[in-house]
Amino acid sequence: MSENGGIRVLERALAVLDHMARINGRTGITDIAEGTDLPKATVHRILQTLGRKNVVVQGDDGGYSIGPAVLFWSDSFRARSVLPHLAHPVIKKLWEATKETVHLTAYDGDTAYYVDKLESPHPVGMRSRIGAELCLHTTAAGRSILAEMKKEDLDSYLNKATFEKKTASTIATREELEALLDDIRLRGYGWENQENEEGIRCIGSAILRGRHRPIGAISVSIPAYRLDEGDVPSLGEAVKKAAERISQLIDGTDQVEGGR
Amino acid sequence: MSENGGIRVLERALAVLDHMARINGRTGITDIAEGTDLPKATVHRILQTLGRKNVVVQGDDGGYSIGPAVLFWSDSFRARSVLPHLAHPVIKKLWEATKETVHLTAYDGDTAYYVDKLESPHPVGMRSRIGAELCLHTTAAGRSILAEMKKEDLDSYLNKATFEKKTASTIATREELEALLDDIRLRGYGWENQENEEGIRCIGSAILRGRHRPIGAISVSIPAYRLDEGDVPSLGEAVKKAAERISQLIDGTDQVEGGR
DNA sequence: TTTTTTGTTTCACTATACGAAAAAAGCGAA
DNA sequence: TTCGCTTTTTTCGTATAGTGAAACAAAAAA
Repeated sequence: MSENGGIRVLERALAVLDHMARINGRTGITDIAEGTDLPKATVHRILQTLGRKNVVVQGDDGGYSIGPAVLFWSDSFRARSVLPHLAHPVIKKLWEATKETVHLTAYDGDTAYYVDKLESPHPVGMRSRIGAELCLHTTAAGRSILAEMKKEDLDSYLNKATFEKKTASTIATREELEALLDDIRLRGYGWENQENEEGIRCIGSAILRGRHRPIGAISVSIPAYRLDEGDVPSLGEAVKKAAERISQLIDGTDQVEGGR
Repeated sequence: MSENGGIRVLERALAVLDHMARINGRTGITDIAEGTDLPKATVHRILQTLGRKNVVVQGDDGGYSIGPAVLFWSDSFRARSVLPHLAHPVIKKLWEATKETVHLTAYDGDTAYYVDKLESPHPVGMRSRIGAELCLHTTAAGRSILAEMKKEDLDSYLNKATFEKKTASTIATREELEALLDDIRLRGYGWENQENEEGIRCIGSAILRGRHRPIGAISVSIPAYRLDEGDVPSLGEAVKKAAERISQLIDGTDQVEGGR
């Protein structure tokens, strides 16, 4: 057992996989070793083991990348995720209406991550990854989730959160955030003003499974140059309405898991 | 190192994940321990470690299931897979034309696995899982891939293959299979006649990246009661044409990886 | 061709992963 | 609510499995 109480070599293997997924392409043992701070021989051994089960594959050029075995696992995860299925038609409509990148975020009471997206046909848009975790207090989707949480859950989150500058616009204190969350509660949608990525603004609204039970969010991301300040309220309303629609669909099933 | 030369605990963790993905739902430590033949304490320890990274999650009822972290890995794998993107419009057309379940199979020179599917709107259809491996010599898609391989690759595969009855209709000898592959080469598509699943027939045709370079296959699965024997040739032609179309798209990119 | 870099193998060492057994928790029936 | 059974979690002594420095091999760059 490692210091944190987990199986050390397993944690190391997971770190290797995460690094490779982040790279999102072919890479070599030396790069992985540097990215994970592990000895090359250890990385090599982990890759050999993962390679036997197609969790990683080695290309003709010797480079390693994530392999097909993970598809089977993710298919299992997806099969249990009702939210993306229910939400997809709504997301599609919002995408058609906005012609911007639309994301669906799931929140399980602990972690929020992107589970679906429809990308803007514009050449310039927000980069994101399905499965990537998002920071609750710096993203529009995350903020809308925070705004809908129970007070004790929000306090618990805020007590753990670290506030640091990511761009010139990042909100940096707990007080600023709490004021913002009050505002979000009034409007029904949250926003993000170039705080995670220069040039990108987002508007997001939480999907609920009952009062104070956020299970995700829907958001629209737009390059700042394409968003007129005067358009924010109507866009916010559209996002809010989409989230409400999905929340209604969720109510109809009463089977989605999430929240605490 | 284990007997096979891999990291034992890592292999055990992968076995746990595969078992859970196969179960495709919530399950407990005792079930996983039985399904993987590992001691319960070992399973518990593996799950604790995987749980810390959201690779598995524990529900309110204490049951364990695959968690969201695998989405990030599979997003990386998918981003590198050009075939599903290129093939999707073609698959959709075939699906619209047949109204039956259409699968896209990828083949990397070693393993074939489902990477996309569009399911039949009929209530009765073939069950399959994205990411699941398929047996090359017992499936229509697999056979069409075998038929297009280089002779030495086919021999290598056949030397390793085990022939065993899965249903009453399973082809059980190497000779039978080789004769069948000759026929498939003439027609351009392979078929499967209730050999994997009673009541399910499939027709499949290989997608090529050049002569003797199969990189996947497209297939249509139909409950036997819905397939008239006289319809097989026209359906086979449609599947073959779809595969040819995808092969052309692949030629246009010259970037897809696969084959040896 | 030579040098540098990356990937692979070896092997002595020790701490990490182990699993039987005990303890705790959960569940269902009476 | 109590009790018996089942499942999950924890404990802890131990040995073997995972380790990484170093050597070697292969590949890439100069």
